[in-house]
Amino acid sequence: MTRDVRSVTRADVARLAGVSSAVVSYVVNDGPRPVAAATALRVREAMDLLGYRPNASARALRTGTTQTLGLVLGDSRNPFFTEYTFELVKAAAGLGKHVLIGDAHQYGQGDPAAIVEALVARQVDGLLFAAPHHGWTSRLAAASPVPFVLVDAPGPMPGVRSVGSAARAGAHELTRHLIADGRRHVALLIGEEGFGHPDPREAGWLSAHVEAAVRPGPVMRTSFTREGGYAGTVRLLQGQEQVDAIFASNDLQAIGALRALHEHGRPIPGDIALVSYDGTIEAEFAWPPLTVARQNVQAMARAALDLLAGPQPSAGRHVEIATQLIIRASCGCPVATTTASARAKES
Amino acid sequence: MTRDVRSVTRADVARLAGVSSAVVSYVVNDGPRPVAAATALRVREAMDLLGYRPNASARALRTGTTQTLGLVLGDSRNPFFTEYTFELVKAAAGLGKHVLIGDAHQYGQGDPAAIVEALVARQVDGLLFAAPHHGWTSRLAAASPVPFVLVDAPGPMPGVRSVGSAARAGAHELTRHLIADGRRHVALLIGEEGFGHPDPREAGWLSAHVEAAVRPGPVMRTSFTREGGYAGTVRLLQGQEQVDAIFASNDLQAIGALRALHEHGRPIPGDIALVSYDGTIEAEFAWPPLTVARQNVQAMARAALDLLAGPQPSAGRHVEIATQLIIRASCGCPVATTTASARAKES
DNA sequence: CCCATTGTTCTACTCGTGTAGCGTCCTGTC
DNA sequence: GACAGGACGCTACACGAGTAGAACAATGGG
Repeated sequence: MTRDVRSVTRADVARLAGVSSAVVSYVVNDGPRPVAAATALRVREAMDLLGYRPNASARALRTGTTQTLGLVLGDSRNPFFTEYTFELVKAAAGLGKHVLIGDAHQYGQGDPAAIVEALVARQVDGLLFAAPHHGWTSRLAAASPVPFVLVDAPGPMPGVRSVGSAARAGAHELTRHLIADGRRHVALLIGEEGFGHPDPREAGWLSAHVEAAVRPGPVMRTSFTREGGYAGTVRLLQGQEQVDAIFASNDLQAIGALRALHEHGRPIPGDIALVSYDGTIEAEFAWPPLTVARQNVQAMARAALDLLAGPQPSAGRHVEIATQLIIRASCGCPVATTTASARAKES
Repeated sequence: MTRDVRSVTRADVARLAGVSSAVVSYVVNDGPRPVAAATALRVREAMDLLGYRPNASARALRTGTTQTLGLVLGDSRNPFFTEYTFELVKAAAGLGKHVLIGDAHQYGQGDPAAIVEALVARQVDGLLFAAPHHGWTSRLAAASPVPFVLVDAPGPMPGVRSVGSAARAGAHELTRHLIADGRRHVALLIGEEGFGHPDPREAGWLSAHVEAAVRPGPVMRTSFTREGGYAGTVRLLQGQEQVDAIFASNDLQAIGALRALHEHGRPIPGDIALVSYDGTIEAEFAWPPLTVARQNVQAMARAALDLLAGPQPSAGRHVEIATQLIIRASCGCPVATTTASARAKES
C-alpha cells in the first residue's frame, strides 16, 4: 500500500483534512490550543486513513525529551538482574517510556563514563544503574548529565538517589529462621570485603546470631557467581570449622553451593541446610527448592521509576523495599509457609 | 561546570574553533568534504573542551536512521531468550547500534501490531522478533514497515528472513546418543501440536529412533515452561508406558522434569536419563548437570544482525546455526566430552 | 451600528544536524 | 600576468513537529 509508513508526515494529514499543520499537532497532543470538535474529527479520520505516526525523532528534537530511559547493566548472567531488567521494561512501558540497554561488559569494565556517554548521546531522559560495581558510583554520578538512580544499592549514599532491599532485615530474618530450626553453625557465603559498603547481608546474619546468643559460623568470601558459590562451599566443606547450614548471599552462590553439596554427597537439608538471598525463579526450581529472602523486584522497579520522575533532592534519597521470607524445603523446617518481613521504609 | 552537557551544540563548537558549523559536521562525520588537518585539530580540541556530543535526535531526524533496533520479546522468563537478548545487545553494540526492548507481555498477547507500532514510532531501523508465538509471524510481517528478522524460527518461511538452530540435527544427535548408551524408552517432552511448524525437535527425536530401529517412546505434549515440564513428567511417571530416558525440548521443561524426578525419588541417570535442548547456563548448573544440545546463541545473534543489515530478498532467507552436543552427567554415559554437530548450513 | 471578546485557525519560527551550492584563495602553467 | 583548477570553507536550506503571535470569524452588549 503506502510505500513507507514513516514517510507520512504531519503536512500530509493537514492537507487531507484541509487544515494547517498546527491544528494537526493540537489534535495529536490534545494540544495547548482547543480545536473545534468537527475539525478534530476530520483530522483524526485523516490520520487513520494515512496511518500517520508522529516522528519520534522530530518530537525529541523539538521537546528535548525522548521518553526513553537508559539502563546500565553489569552482570547479564545473573537472574536477579535479568528479572529486574524486565520488570523495569514493564514498569516503564506503563508510563509510556521505553528502555535502552547498555551492557557494561561490552564497554570494558574500566570506563563506566563511556557507557553513560553512549546512552546520554542517545538523549535518554534518565539513567538506571544496575551495575554491581559500587566503586563506580561516584564516577557514574559525575559523568551523568541526566537524572539517574541506582536500582540495587546496599544503602543510602549522599547526593545519590537509590533503591534497595531491606537487606539487613531480610538476612536477619532468614538467619533467625535457621537458628530457630536448631542450626548452630550457619556459614556465610558473601562477596569480597570493601565491595562498597559493609554488606548489610553480613550485618543481618551477624545480628541474628547476636540476638540468639549463638556463636556465628565461618565467613567465606568469594565472588557473587555460581562458580564462586561452588568454590566457596568446597572450601567450607574441606575446612576445620563445623557447618550445619549455609547462608548464600545471592541465588548464584546458592546454585553453586548446591552443586558442591551434591557432589560431596551431603544431604540437604538433612546434613546441611541451605538458604539464599534474592529468591529468583532459579532458586524456586532448584533441588531441593530453596528457602529464600525474596527481593521484591517489581516494587523495586516501580520505586526506581518514581525516584527518577520525582523532584531531585540534592541530598539524595534512598528507598528500601521489604524482602519476603519464603520457606521451602532446603531449610528443613517443618512448616512451609510465607511471612512478610519488615515493612517498607525510607531513609 | 557546564550547566547542561546536552546544550552544547555544533554552533558552540564552531564559534570556539572559529569555523562554520558545516566544518564541524565534516570533522565529526569524517564528512563528505575534506577538512584541512590544522582546522580539524582546532575543531577537535574545541569539541573536547566543551564536551560536545552530537544530538542523536537531530541526527535521526536529518538522516532518517536512528542506529537503533527494536527487539520484540515473548517470554522474558526463559533463560534462552534472556541470554539471546544480551547477545543481541552485545552484537549490536559492536556495530554501534542500540537495542530498544518491547516486551510482548505488556501489550497483551492479542495485538502484536501494537508492539510493532510502538517500536516503529520510535524510528527503529529494524525489528528483531523473539516472540515464540509463531502464529503471529504473518501479522507481524504485515505490520512491520521496517526490515525484520525472526531470531528463533523453526524453519524457513516464504518472504521472511529468519535465524534458527539446526534443531532437527541437534535433536537427532542427542537422541542417538541416548540410544547408543543403551536407552530404549526415550520419552519426548514437547509443546502443543500446531504451534507453527511440525517441531523439528520431534522430527529429530523420531528419526534417531528410525535410524536405530528402536520403537519411539511416549510423546508428552505440554507447555514450554518449568511448570509444563514438571506436569508432563509427572504424567509420564504415572502412565503405563515404560520410560528410561526423557528428552526435554527446552531447558525450562528439563528443570521442571528434574523436580518431578527428584520428588518421585527416581535417580538420574541411574533410573532415568534426562537430556535437554537449549543448553543455557541453568542446564549446566542443574543437578545433575544436564547433557544438552546447546544452541549457539552468540552465532545466532550475529547472524540475525547480518540478515537485518543485508539485502532484502523478497523470497526470504533462513540461516541455520549448528547446535553442539555437550555431554554431562545426566545421560549416564561414561565419557564426558564435547562434539560438534552438523555444520552450519543455509537454505 | 460599533466595538470588545471569545473561539478557532493560520503563519512562521525553532530545535540541531547533514550537505548541496557557491565563493575564495592559493598554486602551477602557459 | 592571466587563468585553470584544486583545496577549503561558508551560507543556506531541509528534516518533522511544537507553539507563540497574529488573523479571522462569530457573538454579545452598549
